[in-house]
Amino acid sequence: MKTSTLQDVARVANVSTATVSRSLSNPVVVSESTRRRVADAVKATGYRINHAARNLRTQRAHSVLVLLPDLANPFFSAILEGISRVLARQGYSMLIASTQHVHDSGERLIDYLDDARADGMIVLDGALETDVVEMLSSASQAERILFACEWVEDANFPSVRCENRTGTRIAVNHLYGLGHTKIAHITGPTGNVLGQIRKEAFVAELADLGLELKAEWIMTGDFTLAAGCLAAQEWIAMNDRPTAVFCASDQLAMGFIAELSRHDFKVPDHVSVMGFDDIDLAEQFIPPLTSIRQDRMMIGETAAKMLLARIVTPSEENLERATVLPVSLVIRESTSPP
Amino acid sequence: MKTSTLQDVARVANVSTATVSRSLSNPVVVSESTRRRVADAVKATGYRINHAARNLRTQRAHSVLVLLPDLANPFFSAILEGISRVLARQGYSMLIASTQHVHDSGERLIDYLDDARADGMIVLDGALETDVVEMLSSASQAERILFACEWVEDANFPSVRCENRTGTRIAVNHLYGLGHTKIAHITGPTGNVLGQIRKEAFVAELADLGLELKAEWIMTGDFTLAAGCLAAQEWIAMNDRPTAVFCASDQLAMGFIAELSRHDFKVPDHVSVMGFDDIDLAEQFIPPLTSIRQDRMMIGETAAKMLLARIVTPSEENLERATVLPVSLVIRESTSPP
DNA sequence: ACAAAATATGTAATCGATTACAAAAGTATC
DNA sequence: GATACTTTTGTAATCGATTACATATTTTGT
Repeated sequence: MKTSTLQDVARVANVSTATVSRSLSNPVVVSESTRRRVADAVKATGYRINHAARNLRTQRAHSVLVLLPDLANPFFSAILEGISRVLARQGYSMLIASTQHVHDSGERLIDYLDDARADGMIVLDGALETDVVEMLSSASQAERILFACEWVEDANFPSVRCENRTGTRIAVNHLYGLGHTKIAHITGPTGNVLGQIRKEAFVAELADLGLELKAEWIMTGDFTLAAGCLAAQEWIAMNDRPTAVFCASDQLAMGFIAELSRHDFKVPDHVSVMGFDDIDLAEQFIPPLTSIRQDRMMIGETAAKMLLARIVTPSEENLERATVLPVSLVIRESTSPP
Repeated sequence: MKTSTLQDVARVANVSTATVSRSLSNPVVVSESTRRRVADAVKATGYRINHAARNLRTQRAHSVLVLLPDLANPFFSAILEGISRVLARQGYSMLIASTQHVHDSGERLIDYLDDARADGMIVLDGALETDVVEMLSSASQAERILFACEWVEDANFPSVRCENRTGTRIAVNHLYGLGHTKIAHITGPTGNVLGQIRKEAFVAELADLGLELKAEWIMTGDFTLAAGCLAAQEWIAMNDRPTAVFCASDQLAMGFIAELSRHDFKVPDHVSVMGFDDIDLAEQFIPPLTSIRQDRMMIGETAAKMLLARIVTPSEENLERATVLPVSLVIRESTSPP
C-alpha cells in the first residue's frame, strides 16, 4: 500500500494542497472549520509527510550529524542521549559518523552540510587533523558546526564545554584537604586540549598551594585504561612515591588502580586516586571512584539547543559562542587521608 | 556561496542535465569523451549531489535507522561501528534513535520508513512492547526491518544473532572441565529472549552432564551490574554455595565479582565466574573475565549487509532470513579449578 | 450600505535530480 | 549507398511539499 500524499488529503478534505500544507505547518492562518476537515482527512488517509519532499523544498535536512572519534568510548553515550532528546523534540533526526570512517572513505566532512544530508554538525572530537579543521572553518556552512567537550584552539567554532580548569582545581584541593602534599598527575594525550588544560591547571594549582612537583610526577597518558596501567608501573618504580594521583580521565584512573591491585597495592590505602568525567562505571568500580563530574546529558542537550538555535534563526547575532557548564566533586572511596 | 547544481554542471560541460546525471550514476552508457567533459565540469563547479532531491526522485532515503534500547550500554558500541562501516561504504547514512525516546515522544517507529526518513531499520532491542511489534509486522515496509542480537519470538523478522545455545554449552563445559560440579547461573531479565535461551541451554547442559541443579542456583538478573551485586548477596547467603557461576552477561559477572570482593571473597579462589559477550572491559577487569565472545563488529556488519541486500534488491527471495554467527570461549583469570 | 482592511483559500511555480521516451549520431551488413 | 541496428544525447515529466502571488470571502469602520 502506497502511503498517501498531500494531494490525497486535499482531495478528501475538498481543499487545495496549499491549504492542507498550511493547515499542518501554520494552522493559525487557516479557519477553524477547514482545519478540522483537514485533520479528519489526514486521519482518514493515514497521511504522513514525506521528508524528502519537504527537505528539498525547504532546503533543510531536518537532521544533525554527530561526529565521534570512537563509538566505543562510554564517555559519549550520555552526551548522545542528551543530543538525541533535544533533536527528537524538535523533529530532527540524529546522524552518527565516526571521524575515523569518514577519513578512511576519503569523504569530506563538509559534504554532509553541502549536500543537504545534515543542517548542522556537533563535533565531539578535538583531535581532527589540521587540514580537516581548515576545510571546515573556511566552508560557507561553518557557522553550523559546533564543538562539544573538546574543541580546536585556533579555530573559532562555537562550543560547549565544562569547567576543566575549575574541576582540576577542585580535585587538587580535595586531595590537599585530605592531607596529601605529594600529588601526581596522569595526563591526557599530548596535543589534546582537554589534557593540556587540565595539566596546566594542575601545575598552577600545585604552585598556588606551594606544593612540590617533581617532573616524574607528571605521567603522560591518553585517557585510556591501558595508559593508566602503564602509569601504574611508573608509579611503582618511583623511589619517592606520591601519595595521591589525579588522573585526567576516569578510564585512566581505573587502569591505574587495576594495575596497582595486580601488584598488591591497595587504593586508597597505599595511594589515593581521582578521575575526571564521572562516567557511569565510576560508581560501580572497586573501589568506587572519586571523580569530577561532568553532566554529560546536559552537555549534549546544550549543544543540541545551541546548534538548533543557529540553524533555525541564523540571522540573530546574539548567539552564544561558548557555553561553559559547571562540574562538581563526587567523593567516593578511592581517596582518603594519606 | 550557493552550491552548484546539475544544471550548472550541464551548462559548463555543454550537455543536458540528463547526460550529467547518467555520467555520474551510470557512466557506462555515456561516451568516453563526454564523460571526461562532465568530470571536468564537476571539478570546475565543485558540484555535490543534493541528497534531498535525489531521495525525493528515487524514493530512497539512503539512510538506515538503528534502534537501541539504551545508548549508554557499552555492548552496542562495536555493533554500531560495524553497521556504520558497511553503510558508509555504500553511501548510506546511519540514523540513531533510542526506543525509549521514540516511545516518550509518541512517535511511531514505522513512520521513519513511511515518511522517507529511512530505508530500513536495524533493531537492537528485543524488548519492544507488543503493540509496537504488531504495528511493525503489519506494516507495508516490514521486510525492511531486521533484528540484531535480540529478536522477538512471535514475529517473523529477519535477524542476525549469535550461537547463544552453543555458547552457553561451551561455558558450562569449560567450568565442568575445570572440575566444577556445583554450577549456578545468573539469568537475564525475565521475558528477554537471550536470557531465556541461555537459561534453557544452561539447564539442558547440566542435565546432559548429569549434574545436580538446585532451584536457588538459578538467580534472576537483568544483564546489569546492579543485578550482579544482588546475586552476589544471594550467593553469600547460601548454605551450599556453588563453586562456579555462569552469568548471562559480562556486566552481571562484573557486578557479582565486585560485590563479592566487597565482602572479601576472591575470584576465582572462592568461586569461578564467567560472563557472556566479552565486552571491551572484560579484558581489563580484575580479575580479567573469562567469557563467551560474540564478535559484535561482525554482527553489525552482517546486519547492515543483510538489510542493504533487502533494500537494494527487494525482489530476490533467496534472501537470508536469519544468520547465526559463531561464538568462542575466551579463557582469562576469573575461572580456575575449584 | 459601501470602502477599506483583514482573513481565507486557490493557482501554479519551485526545489534538484532521475528517467521514459524520442531523436540523433554512429556502425555494420549486404 | 541504403537499411537495420546500436550507441549516445536531449526533452520534458516526475517525485511531494511549500509558498509567492492572486483571488475570493468576511469583517470593520463610518
